[in-house]
Amino acid sequence: MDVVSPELTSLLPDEIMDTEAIEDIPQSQPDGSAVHPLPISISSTLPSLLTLKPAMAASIATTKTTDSLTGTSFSTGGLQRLTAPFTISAANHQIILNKVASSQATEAAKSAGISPQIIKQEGQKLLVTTIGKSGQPIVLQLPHTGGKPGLSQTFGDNKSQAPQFKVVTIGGRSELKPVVGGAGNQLTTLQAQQLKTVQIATKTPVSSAAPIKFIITKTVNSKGLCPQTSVSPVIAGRVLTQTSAGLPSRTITLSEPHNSNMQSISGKKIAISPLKTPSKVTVVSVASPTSNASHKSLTLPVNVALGQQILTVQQSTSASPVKLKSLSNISQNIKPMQSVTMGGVGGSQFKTIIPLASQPNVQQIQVPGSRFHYVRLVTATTASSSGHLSGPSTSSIQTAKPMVVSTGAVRMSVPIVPAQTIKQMAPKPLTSATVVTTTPTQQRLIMPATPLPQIQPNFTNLPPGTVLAPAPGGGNVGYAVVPAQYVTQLQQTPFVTLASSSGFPASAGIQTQARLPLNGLSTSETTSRPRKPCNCTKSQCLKLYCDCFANGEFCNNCNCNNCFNNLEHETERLKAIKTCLDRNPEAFKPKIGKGKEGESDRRHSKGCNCKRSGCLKNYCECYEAKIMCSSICKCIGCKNFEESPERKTLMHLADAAEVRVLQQTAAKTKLSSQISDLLMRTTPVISSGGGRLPYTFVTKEVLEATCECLMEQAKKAEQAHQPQVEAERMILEEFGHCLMRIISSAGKAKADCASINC
DNA sequence: GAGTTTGAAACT
DNA sequence: CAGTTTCAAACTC
Repeated sequence: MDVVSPELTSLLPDEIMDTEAIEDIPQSQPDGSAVHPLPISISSTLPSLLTLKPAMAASIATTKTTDSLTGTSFSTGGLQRLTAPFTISAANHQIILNKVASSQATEAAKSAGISPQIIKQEGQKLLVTTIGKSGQPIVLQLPHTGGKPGLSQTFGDNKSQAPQFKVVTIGGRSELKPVVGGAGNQLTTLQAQQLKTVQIATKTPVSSAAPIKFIITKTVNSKGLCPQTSVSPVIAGRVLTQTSAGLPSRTITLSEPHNSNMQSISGKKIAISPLKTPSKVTVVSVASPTSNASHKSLTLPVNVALGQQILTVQQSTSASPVKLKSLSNISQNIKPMQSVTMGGVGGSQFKTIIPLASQPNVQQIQVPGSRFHYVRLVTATTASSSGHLSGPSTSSIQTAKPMVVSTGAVRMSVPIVPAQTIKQMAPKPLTSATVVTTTPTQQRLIMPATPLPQIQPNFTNLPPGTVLAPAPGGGNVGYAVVPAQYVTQLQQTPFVTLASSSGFPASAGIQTQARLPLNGLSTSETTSRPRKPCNCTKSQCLKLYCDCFANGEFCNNCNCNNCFNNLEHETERLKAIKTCLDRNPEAFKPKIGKGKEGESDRRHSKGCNCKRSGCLKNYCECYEAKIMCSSICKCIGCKNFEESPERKTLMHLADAAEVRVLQQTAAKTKLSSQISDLLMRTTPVISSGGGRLPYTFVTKEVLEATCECLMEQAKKAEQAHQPQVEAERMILEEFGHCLMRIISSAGKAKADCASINC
């Protein structure tokens, strides 16, 4: 079976994801008759549903398996259970992994003199430990599809070998725990079987509440085929174009090798240091092969439709042999890989790299020659398509299994990590890329464990929004480095498939996507907006006058005119960024140094220059930041110091005002709650009883009766020749009696109703 | 909401 | 580096 059709192959992105982490699973089910879905357990940290759907459409067994998988339930608490054919759909955080078998690719690989590495569907089991949580593994178990003639014939290794398991650990821990109770019987079996582990190191655990993060490992094509693979220096704001096929690949590695043996790789990585503290970084993880000889990395497809977030990546080992060799129809399509190492070298700001795919729906697995399996992210809609396959693996009898990871509308949350966290993390000699997640829901920082001096400087000042443009004519894939927040914006927007056939326009597509919410004025967006909208009119939002720009963010929901602070004007924006950085390399770094928590050593990096405000108005950056002026300030008439009575007064007033606001807010909330509660109580009564409040009893008949009573009283008064005043009194008295009777009747009816309902 | 004040950023 | 201009936010009315 062809893993990837030629057409699809042609569409493959330059970056090829290594699927090796998932591969190497000899067929364990000799009989293979029983095709049943294998459970895939995913740690609770992933709220999203994962559906594993084998891409082998040709296989009946597979199809059955898929069907059987339908309705797979996922437990939110512990391991989530998934079925095997993998389909990780992007939409709604669903990840669809399409597993594809590629005998053809394998043959091609063989012809290329490369030992094919195939992931077998039969008995394949992929163990993925919890992302960020060591104790909660993600177990992916592929269906036992043994007995597939195609595979067996092709590879001839599917005999009775026990299935191999690959454990992918996402987390910073070096120790792997093969896992796992709660996975069911299959897990038990699993333990007895061979395990292959790939570890994706993450620094901090991801909270369970965090949105699904897709960690993609990407091979760094540092060796073999592209020996000259050198990362060209990246200049802030520079647009990097991908090299065309056949040219040395350029790698952007987001991760760092876990294995010590892989340390050499670091030199070939480009580190992107964070610009700003508040910024977030998305991405990256690192898969590090456990074995020295064969490096197996799981690579996520770079070619992802907009809106799909790729969090990462990985690198292959340095010593690995040539990866790309001519694989018949595949090799030609193999494109140089580009990877970026997102490194947090003391940088405070992190960026998110979003792969830009011009063809979001393309599902393909491209397995370039060697030992790596490449996975490509595609939209869920094409999940059924088969991918291609694999490269020779170092391990002996390994069957290459083409994997297609489709991420239809997958959106990944953008982690936001405080700069301090990053700083703390950076020094640590992590074996692989470090992923830091401070807050469960949003913040995650992934950074390389080791600094990459040669490259980092280039990215140190690289502001968010930097776009790595796709190679001309090459893959339509590009990377856009954007502020995490921007990514968040993307997440908040409804997924829109970007039809970007041309290379760079993809960025515009992103922008389009980002702007959708603007017009739509989504509530979530407005509420989540971290800062006030700017009102720039003359600066085009490309100068530091603009808060958005100064904070490395794109304008969104702003009131600015002629705004260029968006991806549609990426060129201008990058140019402006560069200009700012030329003027002041620290331009995009936070002005307020942040001391440790609880400490008061926060101070303005440059100090203020206030002359007339006494540094007690928000004109003063120090005061605005709620910090006191320091010795570096050049202000005149400063009153913003500790003992300043004016300051204390202001602070008290401010506190009082704040308290008032809080009280008012609380009062409103309480009132609102009470109203809601009242409505909740009354509504059922009305709905159930047709209205049992007293006023509901004032029906036409009641009114007529009441009026008759009143008229009767009037007549009595008239007959008794009572004065008008007395007549009015009698009538009013009678009216009061009528009301009392009505109310009494209503009360009885209500009580009766209540008793009945009970 | 319009106009004024202010100080950072940009420019010379 | 200092002085001036530009700019957008903060502020006032």
